[in-house]
Amino acid sequence: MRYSHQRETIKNIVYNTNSHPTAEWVFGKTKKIIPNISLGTVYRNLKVLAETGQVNIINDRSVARYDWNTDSHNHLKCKVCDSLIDVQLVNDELISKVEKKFKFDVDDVEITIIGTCSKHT
Amino acid sequence: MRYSHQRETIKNIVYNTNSHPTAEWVFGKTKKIIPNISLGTVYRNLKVLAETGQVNIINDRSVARYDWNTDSHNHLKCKVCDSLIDVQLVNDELISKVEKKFKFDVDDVEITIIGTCSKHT
DNA sequence: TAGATTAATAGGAATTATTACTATTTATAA
DNA sequence: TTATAAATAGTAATAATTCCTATTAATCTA
Repeated sequence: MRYSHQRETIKNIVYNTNSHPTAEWVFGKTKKIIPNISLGTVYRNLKVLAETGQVNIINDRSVARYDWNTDSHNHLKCKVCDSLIDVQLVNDELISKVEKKFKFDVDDVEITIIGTCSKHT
Repeated sequence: MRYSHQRETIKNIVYNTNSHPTAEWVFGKTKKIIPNISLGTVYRNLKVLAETGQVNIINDRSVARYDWNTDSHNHLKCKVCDSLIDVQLVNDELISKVEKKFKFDVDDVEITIIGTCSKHT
């Protein structure tokens, strides 16, 4: 894969936020640096960054959100402010339980806990 | 809410499969009984059935899938045959842990375990 | 250092899943 | 039995994403 200014910029933008942004949000931020960037370029590069393990994709209902944190982790989703909060829950015991009980070969565990975050109580 | 033949048919179709069907699949099945049913009717009714607690919505990447099983449960998703398998994992301890540790008021826990089911090993 | 090569881009069209709109139909209450 | 309004069919609109293609630009080679 050869260098591209666009990809580098997109990666930096994702790496400098904890907001788990959508492609549209990344597109808006990137446009301030590269005004004529196209949305397709943002999508394509987010995809290759994901494929090369440089960013994580989070499927949030009908939209994809992107995360610089590629370690296995989980999310708390606040239904009031729509924010995603990174958390680390015990997955290992869950994985071994599922592998044994259901003879299911686990690749990945996606846990999203929906509720109200501490800002709104 | 008043009776409708369409809604009743759609509900029966969802209640008679374990395949966690999409709206499109339900539409195809319903058309065999009510040939001129429209896709919008299927979507609208699946939505009201969900709102009235008669079916469950599962967000599977970019598509919604529907489940007659409205009890809180989780899914194993096989990446080979794309099937969803219902499982019951221990959520209660997870919920109380999250509520305490992150001061997060939990409404719902969505767990999807991605991997390969026993059919393919 | 200047082409030659081809990966990556911009811009727009196409696709997919879903919702919105509206004239018509139909369940049901009086 | 008719009046009412909820539900439908059919279609247009929307949102998120991918695809297409002529052009641009990164990098390799002479």
